[in-house]
Amino acid sequence: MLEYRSPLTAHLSGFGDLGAGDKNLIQEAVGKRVRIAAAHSDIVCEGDSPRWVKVVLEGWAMRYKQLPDGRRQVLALMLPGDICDANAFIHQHMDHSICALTTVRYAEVSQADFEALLTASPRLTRALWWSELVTLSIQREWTTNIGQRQAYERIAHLFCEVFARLQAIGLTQGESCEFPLTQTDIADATGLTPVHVNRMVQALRHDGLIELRDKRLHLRDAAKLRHVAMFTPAYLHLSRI
Amino acid sequence: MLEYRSPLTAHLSGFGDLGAGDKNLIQEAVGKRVRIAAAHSDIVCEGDSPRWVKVVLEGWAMRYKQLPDGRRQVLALMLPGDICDANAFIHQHMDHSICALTTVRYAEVSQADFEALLTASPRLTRALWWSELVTLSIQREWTTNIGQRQAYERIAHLFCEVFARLQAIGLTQGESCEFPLTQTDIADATGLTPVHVNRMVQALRHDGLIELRDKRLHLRDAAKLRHVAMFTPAYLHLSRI
DNA sequence: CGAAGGATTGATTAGTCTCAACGCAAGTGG
DNA sequence: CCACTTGCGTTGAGACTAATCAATCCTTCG
Repeated sequence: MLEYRSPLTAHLSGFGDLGAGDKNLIQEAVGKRVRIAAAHSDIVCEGDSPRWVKVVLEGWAMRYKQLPDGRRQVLALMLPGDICDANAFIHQHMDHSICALTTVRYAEVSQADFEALLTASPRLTRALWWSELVTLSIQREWTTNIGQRQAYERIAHLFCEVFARLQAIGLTQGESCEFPLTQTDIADATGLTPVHVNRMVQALRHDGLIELRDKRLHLRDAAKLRHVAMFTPAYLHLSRI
Repeated sequence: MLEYRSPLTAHLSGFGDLGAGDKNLIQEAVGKRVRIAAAHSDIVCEGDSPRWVKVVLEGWAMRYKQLPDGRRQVLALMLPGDICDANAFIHQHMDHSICALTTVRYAEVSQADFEALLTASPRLTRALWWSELVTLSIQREWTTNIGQRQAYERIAHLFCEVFARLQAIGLTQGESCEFPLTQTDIADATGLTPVHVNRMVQALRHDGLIELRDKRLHLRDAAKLRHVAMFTPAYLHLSRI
């Protein structure tokens, strides 16, 4: 019989194998306080002073930031296992918001429990640091994506990254995966307008690289897609040495 | 007589006051192994597996990433006190490079010494996490800057941020500060072309917002500059409780 | 049936890029 | 010491990417 792995365990195992004791600690910390957020509702708002570290257990969420004039930037996608600001309580106030894209089931971990995790074992400490550094590395790649790639490449890159991350936690089916973002969401994540995203997505479809409909993404030609996106997954640090 | 504060102490004090013991530990860790990098030389290269955590003591450096076709994105500026990947040794390989902008004096801290710092005192642990989270927060703001702001605003924002960060560590003189980036560097940091950066910098000058020459930046009208940049320094988390 | 959210299309404009050249200052070698 | 180079900033003209504005269509849902 297969052992149940919580999404957080699966996620942290990206760093390396954890001991049974560590896994139990994780299960426990993550099981105490579970909440549900409806799709399109904010989980954390800019200005909040969160007293809990949040861990996505199921569903998709996104970080976003808004400029005074209303422009919105989607900063990151949060998939099952992702930790929402390892140390939310170190910063007084959130400088951005987090919003559910689908119905999201997430755990709230108290400061005490989180610090217990942090110091439980050297292996777990490093796994949590690893997770934080991966978040940072992904953020750097997003900066590069928006700064350097053309619209067509940029959207292709987003698709490659999402697929790779979902694959790492076992949430892909063959060459396809869930993809709940609207074209407007993609636009805000890539720094483009919805209209232009629409045209580029159509181009990607027409070129036989992807299918995208009904919130589902198919990679029709993954190799070519990765090539046009100049996607090299090293920055996801998924290798488990 | 004034106590000497290393740039790292100054930086970490952004989180809150540290105890004398903590400060001594920092001084010691940072004093063991000091190196110099010439301007325009790489300090760490993509693909390296660094065995030391590096701390900038003096001078400016930048992180950058290159796409296969040669396009370059500057990801971050590193100023005195900045820690270069708190846990470089957790990731096997660097997915980007770090390059000196000016002559840089930096410390190399061994894994053992760094972990000793990390566990020395709760206050220091939190200060180092704080530093890492600030890095992440700045990276998010850069994503937003490139994704949402127009060229003119984007460059203005870069100027505001640099000035604010330098001010926090006492490296501004009145309304002016050092600014060793070339217009090409600014271009790679903002996702623009050097030619367009040139025109926008001229516009900023013409509008009486800044002066920029001989590697020196003057804010002529800081309030207006911050306004057009939509600069809100919250994301730098400089407030000391 | 009407309303609402999302995707799509077309026409036009604006912002930024590309290419190409030139100016200037500092550094270098004969 | 001068000719040459090199790096950086500046300027102009034209091309092109992506934004804007404005409809239309489709599906879902109350």
